Parts: sequence; structure tokens; C-alpha cells
Amino acid sequence: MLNQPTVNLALVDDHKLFRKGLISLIELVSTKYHILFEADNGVDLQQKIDPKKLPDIILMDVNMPKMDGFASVEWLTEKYPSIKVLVVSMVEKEETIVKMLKLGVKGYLCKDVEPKELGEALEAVNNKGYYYTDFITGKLVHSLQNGNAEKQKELEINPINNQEKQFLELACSELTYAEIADKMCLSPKTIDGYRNSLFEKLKVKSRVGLVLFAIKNRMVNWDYV
Amino acid sequence: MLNQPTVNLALVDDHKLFRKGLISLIELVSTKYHILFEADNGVDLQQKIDPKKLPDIILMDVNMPKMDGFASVEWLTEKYPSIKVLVVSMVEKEETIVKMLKLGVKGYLCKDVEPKELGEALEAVNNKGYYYTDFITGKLVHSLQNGNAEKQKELEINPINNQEKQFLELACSELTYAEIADKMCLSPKTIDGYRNSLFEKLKVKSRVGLVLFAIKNRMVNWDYV
DNA sequence: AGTGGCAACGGGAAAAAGCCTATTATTTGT
DNA sequence: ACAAATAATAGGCTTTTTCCCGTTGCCACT
Repeated sequence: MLNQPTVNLALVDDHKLFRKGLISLIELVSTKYHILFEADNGVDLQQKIDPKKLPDIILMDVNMPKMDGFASVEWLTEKYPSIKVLVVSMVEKEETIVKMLKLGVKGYLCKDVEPKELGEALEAVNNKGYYYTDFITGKLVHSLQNGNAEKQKELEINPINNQEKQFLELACSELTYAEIADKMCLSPKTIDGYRNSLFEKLKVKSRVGLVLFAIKNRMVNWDYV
Repeated sequence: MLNQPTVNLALVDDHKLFRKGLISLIELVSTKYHILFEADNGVDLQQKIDPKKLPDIILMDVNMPKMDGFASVEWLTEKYPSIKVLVVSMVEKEETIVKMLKLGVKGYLCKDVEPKELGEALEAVNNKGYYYTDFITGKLVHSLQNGNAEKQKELEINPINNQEKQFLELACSELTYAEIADKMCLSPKTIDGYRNSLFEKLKVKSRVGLVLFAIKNRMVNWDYV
């Protein structure tokens, strides 16, 4: 029997039951994988990661409290670019997938794939360095064709600032703009300005548009979950 | 060694990877559990359930496409009241838990519990018929104290009808009421009426309130996932 | 035939949202 | 120190939303 090298993994997902299940499945797939550590979210990951013993591959969720998948991957590529990230998420939205790919993840799996595919993905990422299925390529191509790139570009040039962010959160409530102005200790006219600039940046036409954007991008933290 | 009786389980969850992981964990906990079948959602459950060989316990997710946990449990208690339902969900919202308990589920687990607790819950539901942790009782008591019961009662007396539902969906967009009226081939004044009656029923004060309600209650089907 | 409920519609008005075009501080770069 | 950029603010105006009250036509019940 060949003595194959161990592949060190880390899991970042806020649901322990899912993590444990995943580990159990990975153990069934092959004995060469070793789970270095698990983390609940990005902050937890930052605390648990050991520079002297880095994982080869990180299985990463997208939606997590405190620090989500996007921020975590951004931090990882900045700090430990050698680590390969494989996203395992329930989100199948094109926007999310494209965003993650742009951040440089090595693969994207949906939580409804067969355990077998998880094994193949790990294998591929480990050997080839990436695992991109037709599913992902399809989403990517579609995204390019339908160019939602403009909104993204607009946001890259003109990112929403903290004030606007705070306003956006308050806009996702039944408060009137006057009341929001009050809460933020600003003139209603300033709020007017925030609204208009956000309309521009987010390419929306109404307050409902703001709310929908905020929710789609998980910028509201009502106990969603 | 005692020959313990087999406990038949069924799993209803839209994420195959989670299901498989769960099965793997259950097998580790005890050999007495046997997985009769898995289903992706309520509709799938209705197709796969066999009246001649019913499961003892069903592990049920809440948010699923086509037919969610609420509808599934409702259908189950109507059709097969003897089956005990144990909810396993990532949702920790009081509203959801209370709603599920009202529907008569035998237990509610969050997806971030230890695998050990899953075993205990299965054990408890199987033997005692229920598994209610302090976490759940706490939510329940809090709900009673803060009486969100009124909105619920209002909705039970005055359920939202199909027209209002359709309007509500359209209201979750950047269309103006005039445009919605157009789409629904009705006078703007009728739309006015729908809005007002929904304001009343849902206890909201603005269009944003409508949107938030619709989203919280998963009444919008933008590719959420 | 009369009564009551109800969904669809209309008039009218106040409040809020949305849209311009400026003006005034406050930073910021050089 | 000075020009440029940016944040906060204002005036004034249109459109949309929100609200209150009244009317009409339809259906069911007795």
C-alpha cells in the first residue's frame, strides 16, 4: 500500500452539525485528509489559524455571522495566498458565485451535491489546484453575457461609505426619512443626498430597491437566521 | 447483546450534502436507526412516503423550495399524525420556532448543535415522544410574554387572499402602485384597498413594511438561493 | 324584496418620497 | 496658504404614497 501524503483541511461554517457531517463524509471518501481545525466564521478562523501549520485547503461557507465568506477569503488571499479555498455553500446565486470567483477561490460547490462530488472536488483542488464544474462555468459565462458587471464596476469606483451604509440599514425599516435623519442627527436634506447617491450607485429607483439590495447583499442583520 | 428494535427515520432537507452528513452522523450515534428514505422538499416527501411503511420520526428542514417545512408538517399531521417530526433547521428565529411548535412538532434543533445532541434528541423523541430544550422553552416563553400572538391571530381570522398575495409580490419590486394596478388589470384605487387591508392585517405602516414581511415570510421567490 | 357583507372603484387631501439646482463648511492635496 | 474635492445643507417642485370617506354592483342569506 502506498503511503500517500496527508492533505490538511480546515472547515469554516457556522453550523456545527453540518461541519461534523462533512467531516464524517470526508473520512469516508479517503483517509488522506486530515482536519486541522474547524471555525464558526471568519473571526474564529483568524483566531484558530496557525501560521506554523497552515491547512492546504479550506472549505468555506458564504453566509456566516460576524465575518462572512467574502471577507474571509479576501483576508486569506491577502495573508495566506497559498491556501486554496473551496467554497461549500447553499447559495446558487450567480452574483455570489461570480464574486467569489473574482476573489480567487479554487472551486465552488453547492450543498446539494453528492458526497462523491465533494471527494472529486477535494481531489481536483489538491492535484490540479482548481475544480470548476460546468455549472460554475455556465454561471460565469451567463454573467459576462448579461453584464451585471456595470453595477459592480460602479460600486468598485464609488464604494458606499459608512454613513451611507448606516442610512441603508435604517432605510430597511418602517422609519420615514425624517425619522432616519433624526436618528443619525443629520438634516433631512443630507439624508436626501445619501438616498440619491445610493440610488445612483446601486442603480435602483426607489426605497424598495434599496431594501431589496440590502437584503440580497446581506447588509441587514435582523435575525435572519 | 440486546436486540433493540429498529427506529425508522426519514430526512427532508434540500441539501443533499447535509443529508448525507446527517446520515453519517446518525450511524455513528447508534445502529438502531434506519433511514427509510430522504426527500428534497415537501412535494418530494409526499411522493416518497409509503403508507405501508411509515417512518417513526421525520427529520425536517424549514426552508425548502416547492413546499417548505411548515406546509410539510401541516400535511403530515393531517395525513399521518402518528409520525413524530423533529425539526433540524438553521433558523433560530422565535417566530419560526413558535410557529413550528404550534404545528405540533416534537422537537426543534438548530444546525449548529453538537452531533451528540442530535443523538439525544432522537433518543428522547423516540422514547418520551418529545425533545424540548431550554433554548426552545425560552423562546416560547419570550414569545408569550411579548405577545406577537396578535398579528398571528389577526392573520388567522383574516387570512390574506390570492389577490392580496399577488399584489404583495409585486409590491416587493420597484414598480409604483399605478404600475402594479396596470399589471393586475385593476384600478389604482383597488390596489389602494389591497394595500390598506394588508397594512391592517400585517400590522405594518409602510410599503417597506410590506416588503420586509414578505421577505421574512419567504413570500418572494427571487432566486434567494 | 330586503338586508348585510364585500370587492371594486372614485374624490380629495395631507404626508412622504423623489428630483433638481445651488450654497456653505470641512477636508485634502500640493 | 490656496485650490480642489467632498460632506452637509437648503429651497422649491413633482410624483408617489398614504389615508379617509363615499358609491356602486354583486352575491348570499332569510
